[in-house]
Amino acid sequence: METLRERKKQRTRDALLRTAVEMFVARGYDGTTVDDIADAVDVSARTFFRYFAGKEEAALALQELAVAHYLRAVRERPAEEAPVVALRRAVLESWDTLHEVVESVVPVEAYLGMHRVIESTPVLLAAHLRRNAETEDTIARVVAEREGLDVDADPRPRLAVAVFGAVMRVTEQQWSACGDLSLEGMRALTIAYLEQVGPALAGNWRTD
Amino acid sequence: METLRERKKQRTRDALLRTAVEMFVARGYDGTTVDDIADAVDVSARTFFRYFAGKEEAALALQELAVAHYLRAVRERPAEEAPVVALRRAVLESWDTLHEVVESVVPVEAYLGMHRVIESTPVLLAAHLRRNAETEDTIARVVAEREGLDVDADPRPRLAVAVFGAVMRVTEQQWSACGDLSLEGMRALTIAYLEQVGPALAGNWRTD
DNA sequence: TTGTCAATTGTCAGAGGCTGTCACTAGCCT
DNA sequence: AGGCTAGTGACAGCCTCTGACAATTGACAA
Repeated sequence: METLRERKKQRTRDALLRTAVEMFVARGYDGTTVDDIADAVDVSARTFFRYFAGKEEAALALQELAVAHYLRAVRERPAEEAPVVALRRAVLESWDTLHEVVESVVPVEAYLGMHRVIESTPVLLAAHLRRNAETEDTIARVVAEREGLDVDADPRPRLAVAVFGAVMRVTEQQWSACGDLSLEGMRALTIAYLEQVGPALAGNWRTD
Repeated sequence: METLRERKKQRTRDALLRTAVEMFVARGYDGTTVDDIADAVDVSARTFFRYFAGKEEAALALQELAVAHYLRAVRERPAEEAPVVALRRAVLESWDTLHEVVESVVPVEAYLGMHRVIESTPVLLAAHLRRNAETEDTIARVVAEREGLDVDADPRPRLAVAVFGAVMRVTEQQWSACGDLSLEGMRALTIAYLEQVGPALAGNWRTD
């Protein structure tokens, strides 16, 4: 971010994203048009599409940040940990430090607000689930490498990651449904739900 | 399907669906416009939207049939069976009899072809995953009732169904990726993958 | 059979998401 | 200073989808 040009671009993108999130939370996803967002930031609608592939991408940009953050946490887990343990710790850790990543763009409230918008907007929920599936594929590869397995030959990495992801999705959903919109509530739910299923999957794969 | 009117409507819908699926498989989802489909059936594009909520719904209509078929199989499972066992048997059973439901509209090849189209078209895959999530919610309620539990109080029905669904998704994905596009291959994969995870979840919930 | 009612359809207009093009401006670099 | 290039605005246009209105066609009773 050296030149004036780059700084200007960054500012435009941030303004676009911040405004988009604010409007989505306030008036809903469908109730907000790209023109609305562009007008509020005082750029042409065409410019919006130069920064985001579509309205959808702007709506999921914050989630993307969080996912990248989580993925980083997963990769940094020591290889000695069993896969499910590593995933569990990475989740909890990444939530504890989420604000560091998100607050540079929007307040944390906006992140939580967008979460509800996503969960309650069919087309956004769909896109979100698809991205989750992609993320799971990535994580399965990471896990396979940790364990010295071949993702395409051995189904266990994909299965374990998919099962873990399923538990996380139920957790998210219940968290959204219950009024408790705090990161602490999320922590508690995560731990409780994982303990329900986790032990069943904690076998040691390496003694095959 | 008594009156002439109803028969005509049914024929229009079938023609629309059949044509849409053919074109999607042949030219891809994005490469086919609603106008193309309507023109081929010789109705106005407006009429298409009177039969399907959107292009997407036409693309997922066959999946919808299959899901309804599976759901029926689940509900008909005897209550004595443990949840995971019931789900497993319902899946295998509904695949063995899938042709009975699908072939009244399109040949089975078309169904398998659409499956690949869905898996390889981002927006369709997203919609498909969202519908899966909805289906899982329904099944969780069915399971909870079988076991005499409250879906909202006890997380176990949702968790078990979500985990089961996750395994099925991995199965589907691997089945699509491997060249073996037969229902027999699917059966084998399903059994193999479920045996990898199933035992861990087969606990008896009623002795709580 | 015929006239009336209701259901189905086509046409038209238009919003909204998204893309290609082209000229213009503003920052950058020598 | 002047050329170069990235970023932008202003169209024009395609596609999905919706509302409104009129025309057509089947249903049904007199």
